[in-house]
Amino acid sequence: MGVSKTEMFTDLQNEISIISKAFSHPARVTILQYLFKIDSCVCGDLVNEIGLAQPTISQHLKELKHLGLIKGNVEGTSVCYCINHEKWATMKTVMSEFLDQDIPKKNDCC
Amino acid sequence: MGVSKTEMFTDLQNEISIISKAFSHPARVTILQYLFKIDSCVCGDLVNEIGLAQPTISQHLKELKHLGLIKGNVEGTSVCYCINHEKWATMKTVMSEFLDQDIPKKNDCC
DNA sequence: TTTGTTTATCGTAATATTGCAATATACAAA
DNA sequence: TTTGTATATTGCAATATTACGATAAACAAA
Repeated sequence: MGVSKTEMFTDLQNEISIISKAFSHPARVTILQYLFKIDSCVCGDLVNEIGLAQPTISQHLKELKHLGLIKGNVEGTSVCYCINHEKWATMKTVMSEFLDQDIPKKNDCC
Repeated sequence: MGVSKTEMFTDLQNEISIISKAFSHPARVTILQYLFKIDSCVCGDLVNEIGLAQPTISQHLKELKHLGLIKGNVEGTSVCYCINHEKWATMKTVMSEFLDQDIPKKNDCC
């Protein structure tokens, strides 16, 4: 029915999937990479950097902001976005633990 | 229009998003965790482990297999699935590089 | 061959995501 | 106040994802 049955999974399993969903669109990956590259804040030139329309970029920014990975700061008419380094660090811990579960490798029947 | 404009992004940006999409559903996260936990192969008991219907699990397995993260081996009437450790390792490299881009942290206006 | 077991596929319904034109909002400058 | 600029929101269309019943396919055992 198109609905994820979140209640049958653990909080961690849901958290991993929510974080991953944020990275599951190349525009959001590109936004994050650009924010890291610029290092300081960036305003509306994401629209020029990426070839998508302004409302589309705004929507992607909203999702990243809602998840807490970026912060927005109003400066006059423009809005300055930058990475939320604290949130990024905690997110990285969660994802790294998930990615690093492949240490033993005992049996392999395939 | 619901279509990701993949052609305007780099191969790496698209690769990160494709990998992340595989992890963007808690059922697939759970399947992978279970395969790691069991370590050796597993057959149809994923349906019992997770509370989803058999066709749904089969569909999630198909996506993970298509991406190459798991391998399937037919054994009589059942199919034995297990982690593709080589593919997992290369995937981890790509994702780790993306997650580890937050080293400097010079300016922060937000 | 028939029967039971396991997994895959098909078809379809419900919902989510993506994209953008149009418009609204907020504010600086004239 | 008016005008221009930057960003957010609304509304809608196109497409993708998720879920599962029904069914098919593959095979082992009787």
